[in-house]
Amino acid sequence: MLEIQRIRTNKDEIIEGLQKRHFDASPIIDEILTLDEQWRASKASLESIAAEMNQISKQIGILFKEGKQEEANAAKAKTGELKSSEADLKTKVDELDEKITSLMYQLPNVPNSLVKQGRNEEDNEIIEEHGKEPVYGFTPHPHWELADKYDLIDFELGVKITGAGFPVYKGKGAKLQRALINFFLEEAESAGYTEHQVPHVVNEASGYGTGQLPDKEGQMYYSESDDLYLIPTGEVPLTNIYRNVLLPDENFSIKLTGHTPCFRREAGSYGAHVRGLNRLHQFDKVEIVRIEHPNNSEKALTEMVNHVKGLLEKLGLHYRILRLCGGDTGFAAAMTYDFEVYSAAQKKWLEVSSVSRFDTFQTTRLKLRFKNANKKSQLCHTLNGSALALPRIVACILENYQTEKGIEIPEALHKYTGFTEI
RNA sequence: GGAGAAUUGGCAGAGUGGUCGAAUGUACCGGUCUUGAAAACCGGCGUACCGCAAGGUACCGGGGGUUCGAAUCCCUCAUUCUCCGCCA
Repeated sequence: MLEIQRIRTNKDEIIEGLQKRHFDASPIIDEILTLDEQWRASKASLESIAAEMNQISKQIGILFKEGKQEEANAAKAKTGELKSSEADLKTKVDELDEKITSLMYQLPNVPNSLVKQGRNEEDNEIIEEHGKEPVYGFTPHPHWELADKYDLIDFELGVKITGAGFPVYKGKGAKLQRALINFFLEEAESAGYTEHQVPHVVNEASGYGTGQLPDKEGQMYYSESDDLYLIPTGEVPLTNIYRNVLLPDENFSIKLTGHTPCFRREAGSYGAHVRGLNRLHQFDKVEIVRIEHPNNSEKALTEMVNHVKGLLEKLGLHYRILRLCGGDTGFAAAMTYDFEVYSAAQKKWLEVSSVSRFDTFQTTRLKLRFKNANKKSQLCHTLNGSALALPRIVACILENYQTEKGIEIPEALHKYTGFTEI
């Protein structure tokens, strides 16, 4: 959520920034400002009436204490009118509040100055490309064929137990995945991130805190009888650890990591592009999250990008980095770098990580602040990224490391898998 | 799941209808004293919103209600503790 203060003072900058998303903010912002003005006026009168009521009540108290019953009762009689206009104003203020908030929820984050204007993924900028496309002396198989051939993943079983999009990993397939999780967690740990094991189900307040609600309500699995949501990413519980927190000073740099399953309804996406591991309802991910001083978030983003690069290099995968254009950048993010790995077998790029800075967009909702040098509360910045999402990495390893006889395991994983080939 | 008790400022803890944003202790910050420290003493010490300011308003687990007036009474939800039940 943007800060109302910022909307009041930097309206034009926000409208201009949001044009990079092809989002026309001016009608919403104008409405917010009109309502905000009414809100302030109503609030001022409400408070002056409240002040008057408080005065009278205090007087009545004194009169009763002095035994002046009649005067007290007379004073009581006077309050009726004040009370009803207080109630009316209160209703009005609450209504305005609600309207303003719901409009504020509709405004996405303002893109960073580096972000280019654009509508969709076609306008994303390719920033870097590393590694080489693997060369095969044969026609490479897509991972779902390999998974079947070597008995690594059973999609049918998942359908039987749950439904489409919930695969069962078996034998070396399961072990490969577990090895990757350990590899990612240990890499994160050596980069200074503290490992956390967090709930996989969150309450409504947490969903609002990181911005999944109300924007992506339909994307999350929801248990109505408990009013709880299955997490769509570890970002939600990890970041919400710091909801309603006031850090005591400005010397902080909080780095969290955790492995969680992620649950996504992915309503409406079917067909060939969701084949195999490409898009699932449940998948595992190691997430990295940072809470930073605003002056440090640019540096933090670079560090996170370098961390993810390091992982992909160690796995020896051919990858590229995109800076998303305005239209493709997520609702809450100010800037996002996507990492894609090339699948030669499928002849397409698969997104395996997304690293974003949110500036104060999440922390306004989270109420996550620190005391700055002037002893004033100031909003922190948050960032997060996948490091890494498992299934597509598994898919790419299977595809890119396939030989005619089997699948080689990247060397970095040997100590975690306990085997060197499948 | 059932019964009971509780939830107050960083922590501890008083307050059961009126001048309570809240005693007191402790922690913390500043000062006096001291060669330095401790002790003692003095002062300060929550958050948010509106306002140029003076100031005002709100907040005693969350939400709602009663009342001229609520930390205090009522309803409801959450959490914690104790006992019972169930259980990996």
